[in-house]
Amino acid sequence: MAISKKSASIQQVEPDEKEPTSVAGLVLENRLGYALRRAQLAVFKHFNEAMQEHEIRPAQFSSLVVIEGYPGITQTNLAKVLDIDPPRIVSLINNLEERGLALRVRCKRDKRSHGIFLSKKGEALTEQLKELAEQSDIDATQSLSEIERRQLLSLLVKIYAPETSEE
Amino acid sequence: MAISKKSASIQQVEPDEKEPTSVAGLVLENRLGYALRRAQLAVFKHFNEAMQEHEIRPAQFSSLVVIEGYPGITQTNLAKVLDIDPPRIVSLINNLEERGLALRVRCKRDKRSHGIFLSKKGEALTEQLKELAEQSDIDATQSLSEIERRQLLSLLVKIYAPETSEE
DNA sequence: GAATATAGTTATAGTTGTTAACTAGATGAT
DNA sequence: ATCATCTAGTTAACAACTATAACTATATTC
Repeated sequence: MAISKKSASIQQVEPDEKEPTSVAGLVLENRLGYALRRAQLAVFKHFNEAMQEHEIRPAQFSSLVVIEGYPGITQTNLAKVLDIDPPRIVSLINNLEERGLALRVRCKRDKRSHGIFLSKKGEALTEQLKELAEQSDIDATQSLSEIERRQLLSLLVKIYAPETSEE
Repeated sequence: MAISKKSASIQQVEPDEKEPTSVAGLVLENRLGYALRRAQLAVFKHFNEAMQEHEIRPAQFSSLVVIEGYPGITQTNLAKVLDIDPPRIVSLINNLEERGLALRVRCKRDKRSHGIFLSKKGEALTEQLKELAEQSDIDATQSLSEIERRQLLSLLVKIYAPETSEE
């Protein structure tokens, strides 16, 4: 195999003395996709730690919040709102139902579909989780001011839901 | 199970007439973690489409860029820079090596470690991919101005690498 | 040279995301 | 009506990613 001129004919080599430990200075640092991924992982790490004692995963949290906001929402609509595939919803709701946080109610008009509701327990937990989530966001973004945090949020919404951010 | 007063004693129910299709108006819209995830998925979708013909996945792209920037970097250091676990590096480099894009060179001073280099082919491809990636970022963020894009990038770097963004 | 540490690797399992196909019920046409 | 078609939810199979433990070969330290 032809190798780069920078190392041509080298068979054994010294390790890079610089011991790089970050992507600083590389093109990667200017790629939005990469930065989004790294930032998302960092923020989720905090989130998961905060939710650990309640055994709530990110997708479960967002489901709870959407069900709370739209009681009786169908699974199909929940999938649309969260932009995840219908099969994912099934195990998500199964889990919430098994834990007594949510329940399916068969819709009498269209017996194929189910309205999803929170139980009392689910509502109480969701209130608690929303506060934990807000605090987790702040903890994970200590290096940002409150203004920067709002700026960031608004830029992100423009990316994933450009329609709803026009006004 | 006790269910919320909003739906108490309802056994069969009408589907929500509003047919919600977004998280607009919910607390979720104000959660950084959620917004980051949604934005990241949207941007990666574009990225994957752009890279499809080259069969390059996000982690492969970032590996190529780091190796290009630090020729001879060891696998351990590559793992540190990308913040992924060492076992992930193995299959990543195996794949790049099988495709003739990169190669391992045993380090003579420490025969446990390998310096990773790009082949000529790998260098040429990486140049091409960097341009594709830049264009993909722009395509995925059509709703942002160039200034907003730079703002966003700088905010994200502050989150995932707060040290390197001080100046 | 014996104990300890490190680079890379292998194996494994848990989690997630994706797709295809199935069932039950709804809708629409003739 | 009845037949074909569509939709909601589900199941199952599978690919991708992440995390962990354990193994090997070398290096380092005492």
